[in-house]
Amino acid sequence: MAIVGIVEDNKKIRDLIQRYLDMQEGMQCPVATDTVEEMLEFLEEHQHPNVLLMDIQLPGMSGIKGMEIIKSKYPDIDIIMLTVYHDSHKIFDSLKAGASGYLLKHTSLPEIKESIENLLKGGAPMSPQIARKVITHFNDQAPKKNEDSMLTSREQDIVNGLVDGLSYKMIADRLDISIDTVRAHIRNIYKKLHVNSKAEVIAKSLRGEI
Amino acid sequence: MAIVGIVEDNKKIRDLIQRYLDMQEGMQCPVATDTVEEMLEFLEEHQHPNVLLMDIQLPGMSGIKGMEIIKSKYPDIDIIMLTVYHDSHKIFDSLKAGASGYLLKHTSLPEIKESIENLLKGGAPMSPQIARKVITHFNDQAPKKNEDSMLTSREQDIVNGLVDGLSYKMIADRLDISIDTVRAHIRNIYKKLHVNSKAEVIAKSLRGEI
DNA sequence: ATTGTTATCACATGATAATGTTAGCTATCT
DNA sequence: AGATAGCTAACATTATCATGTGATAACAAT
Repeated sequence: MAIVGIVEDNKKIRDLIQRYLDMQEGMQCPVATDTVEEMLEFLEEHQHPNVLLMDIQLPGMSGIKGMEIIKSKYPDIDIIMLTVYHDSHKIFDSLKAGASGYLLKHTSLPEIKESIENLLKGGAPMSPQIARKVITHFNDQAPKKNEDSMLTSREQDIVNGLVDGLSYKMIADRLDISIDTVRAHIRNIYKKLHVNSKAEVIAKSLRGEI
Repeated sequence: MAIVGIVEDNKKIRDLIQRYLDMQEGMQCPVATDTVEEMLEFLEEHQHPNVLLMDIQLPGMSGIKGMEIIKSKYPDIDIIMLTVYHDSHKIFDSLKAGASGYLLKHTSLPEIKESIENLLKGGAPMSPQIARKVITHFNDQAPKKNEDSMLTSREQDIVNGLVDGLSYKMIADRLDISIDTVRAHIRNIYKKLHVNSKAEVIAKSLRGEI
């Protein structure tokens, strides 16, 4: 039996979803509140829902802040954001704060029901638009490496040493070459990357620009 | 009209999907190859498909490597990975290499069709299991900063300078303080972070550990 | 009122790093 | 065969960094 809670300040929407879900088989929706604060009170005193549908824009505490609190107190509750916001910041903040799904508000009632079932089966319900944003986030991590400034594998070894915070001497020992060779490689690396300090190489490397 | 291509080395599966998609309304599937190499030849000489379904494990070039090449030559083609692999590495590598969707091979033919339509409408088809892995990836990005090793805002200014690859002198100029003051701050930063070189501070900072 | 923290500055010294120049050896490409 | 690229190495010089020691002033907390 899926027990679902709702936090949503629009009474009309809230009641509609609650009534719909409550009449579905294998599902009940005993609680629907205006605010995170009210939901927290409910959770203190009653059996926990398995799933919460939560808006972001709420009177009082925001849905994202609220989720952080709820997830820290009741980590077993899965939370689906149900909101009009489709800007990347709100999406990623929600996901980082522990959301298990993210639906846009135009989602139909049957789709909401499916999403909850999907979630309980180990899925992660997302509106297609949201999924695309999430995917794009990864796509954009595309190493925008400068093909013509590519380092050789030996040079990469040196860079790794720098990133590990090693001195020239330590790098030389690690790679079993002379310190002068390390110097030589580093000169070449600086030239290729158009930098002139360890600091810049390390920064570039950790930003994924190498 | 959706034009779909398939790269899949299992002839049975390949033919099945091709025949199924080809008989759908508004969809045609003129090409299905064994390998990335064959698909690349096809793309040179024919009209490009809008969507490619691609396996990962293939004879010759891997699907991930293949996707990188195809995306760099034909960025307009959307690629859906269709594979048995559900390990995080393969998933994230695929997404970073430019995949627009990721389906597991047990996906039914009608679901594959829906996924293609979903994709063309701006969505990002993913099997629920995959979606969950992707979401979990964000959930895990919980900031793990060491509260007790917090830097003062002035110290953070100095760190920012280091991350930008500046020398002590340049930081002093930027903040309009003496180079000795910069030294003093850096000593304190090293003490707080238990490090003893610019390199380590930069590394920590860019890893989000400050 | 004393203690602690932060921010500021100075002087000094040995250790590292950055840069220039040169060059031998190997593998690969033309 | 000659050119090119990569890895190796040495020597030299100047610049920057890491660290020790010590000090003054503002401000907050006990």
